[in-house]
Amino acid sequence: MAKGSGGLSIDSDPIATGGFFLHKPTVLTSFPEENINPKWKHLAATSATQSMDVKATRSPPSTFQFPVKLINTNEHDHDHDHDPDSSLPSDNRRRSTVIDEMDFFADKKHDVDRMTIINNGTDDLKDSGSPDGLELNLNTGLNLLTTNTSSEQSTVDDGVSSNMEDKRAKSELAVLRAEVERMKEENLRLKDMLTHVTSNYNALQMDLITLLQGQNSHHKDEQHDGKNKDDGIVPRQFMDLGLVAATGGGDTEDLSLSTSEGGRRRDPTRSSGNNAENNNEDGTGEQDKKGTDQREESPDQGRGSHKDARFNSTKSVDQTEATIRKARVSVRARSEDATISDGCQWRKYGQKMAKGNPCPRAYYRCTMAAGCPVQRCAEDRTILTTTYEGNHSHPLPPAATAMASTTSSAARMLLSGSMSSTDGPMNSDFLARTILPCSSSLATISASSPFPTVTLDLTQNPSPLQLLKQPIQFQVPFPNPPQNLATASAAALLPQILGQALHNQSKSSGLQMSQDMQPNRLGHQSQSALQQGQQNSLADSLTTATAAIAADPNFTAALAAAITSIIGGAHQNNINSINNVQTTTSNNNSNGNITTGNNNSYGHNKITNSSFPSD
DNA sequence: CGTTTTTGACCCGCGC
DNA sequence: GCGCGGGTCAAAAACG
Repeated sequence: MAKGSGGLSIDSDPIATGGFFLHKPTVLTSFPEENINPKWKHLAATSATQSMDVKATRSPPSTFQFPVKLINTNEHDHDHDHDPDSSLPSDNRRRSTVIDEMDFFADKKHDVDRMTIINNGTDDLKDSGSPDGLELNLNTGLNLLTTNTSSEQSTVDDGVSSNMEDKRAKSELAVLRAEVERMKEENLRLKDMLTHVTSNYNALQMDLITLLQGQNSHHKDEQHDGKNKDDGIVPRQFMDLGLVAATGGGDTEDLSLSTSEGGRRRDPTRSSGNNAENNNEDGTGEQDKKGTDQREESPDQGRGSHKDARFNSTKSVDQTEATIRKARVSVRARSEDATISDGCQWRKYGQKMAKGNPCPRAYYRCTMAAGCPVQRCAEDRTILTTTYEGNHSHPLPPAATAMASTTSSAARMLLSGSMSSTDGPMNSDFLARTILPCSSSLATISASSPFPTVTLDLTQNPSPLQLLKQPIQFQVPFPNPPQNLATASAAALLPQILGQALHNQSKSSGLQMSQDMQPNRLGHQSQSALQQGQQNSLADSLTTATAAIAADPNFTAALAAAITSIIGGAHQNNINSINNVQTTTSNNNSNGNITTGNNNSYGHNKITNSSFPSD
């Protein structure tokens, strides 16, 4: 009888809270904004120093550092210039000003001046600048200098200064130009170097992936055997989020719709019975199952069947759609509450005893919007497993944004991985290890299950060593000391990181979601789909994702928000491997706090996903 | 009084 | 074809 309110409220666990509270304020406040602004904008907005740091972090290892250095040099020069002559100063100031604009990050600003400069100057460079953000940055900076220089010259000429000054200025300009040219050339070289490094990096990653796959195949075995039909380069496909999105639907709406469909009702897939309202007509053979109700408003009956969607379809699109419908994101966290406080309003519409599990499974539906397809089923008392399906079809409150973002991102990740590669397992591990190398155990992807599912296990604590392995990624973003991230919090963060990374990736790809928390945060997917389709190289994706994780301030905020919401009721506890879920549960049973309060008696260990041995 | 939760029944798909 | 299990509906009850 305790109403669902419990889910909404954030309960702080004494233990967990300790660390998180510090973050809370910041997180909650900042997160929304963060989301709103595109990643690039952030960079631009941030001070030069920050941006530099960020950038350095973002980019792959050695490559990115170059640009930064260049900038620094320039800045120093400027400072010096100021001191000197009175006459020069004005010019210099201009230069310095200009130079400041040169800041690589500036290009993200959409600065009008820059735009103008760019147009004048070096279309070539710009054009040459591949989609790759880094390259663009580099080029831009150079361009600005060049352009500015010329502009300054004209300005000087116009000026009333004496001949001496004029000459001096000209000579200086000439010097500067020469320097600019030199830098330009250097920039090009660096660019080439970057390209090489990137290519090498990608190649290595491919190799790594291949190796991982081999390992994975051994471990997880071949749950997925059947799926491998399409083969292609797994890694590559995997990375291609765009592909997934693209397939999902060209339009934003479409994506959301399709997604929702999938998620929609119970299982997206099922549908058979229902209306065929939408009819997917078409196409894709499997669609039938999917019930595409694009509007998911009616809860209807779709009941479901899972299996249909087998990924064999030859068409990538088909696969994608099918997968999308089925995709699920499970979040496991220790919580005394019956539900996780993720900022959304959930209404319980059903409960059922799961086979083999002593505890009932509860079904919730998002009540924030009539048609919201997102649903979750909570299980377990101590370990609360929340499975999200579909995307919200309405604006989300800030508090809910983090989780939604995470889940949607994770879902996309999953989809992109399972779909493209066709080989679920590989991707799963790949993601877990590549994206979350430090916590492979924290993120589990189950392609074998009827529904591809990404399980984010917040109940686990990554080993310190693991965390240390990627200090950059985690530490950099956080304003607060990494210490806070330790243990439980770290565990909580990982999932978010995973999701956010993907999320950012999509952004970087060019899309920017409605950051405003707009109605469909998720809706952005569709947009991203469109644009993403254009981009995407494995390398880019990986690099971007990795960099984004570390660099994007928003990410930090998002993590904090997510943690706050997630951990509100979470308990810290022992390290449990996913496999141990049941064991953990049993232990937890003693707690039983939740049970008493709620008739729901949620509880139990069983996880819907195949990954977890149910019983 | 309105909203939410509870709970039994029903629907549907899948496996045998 | 039957049984099982997952998922949902909807009336009744409980809660604020």
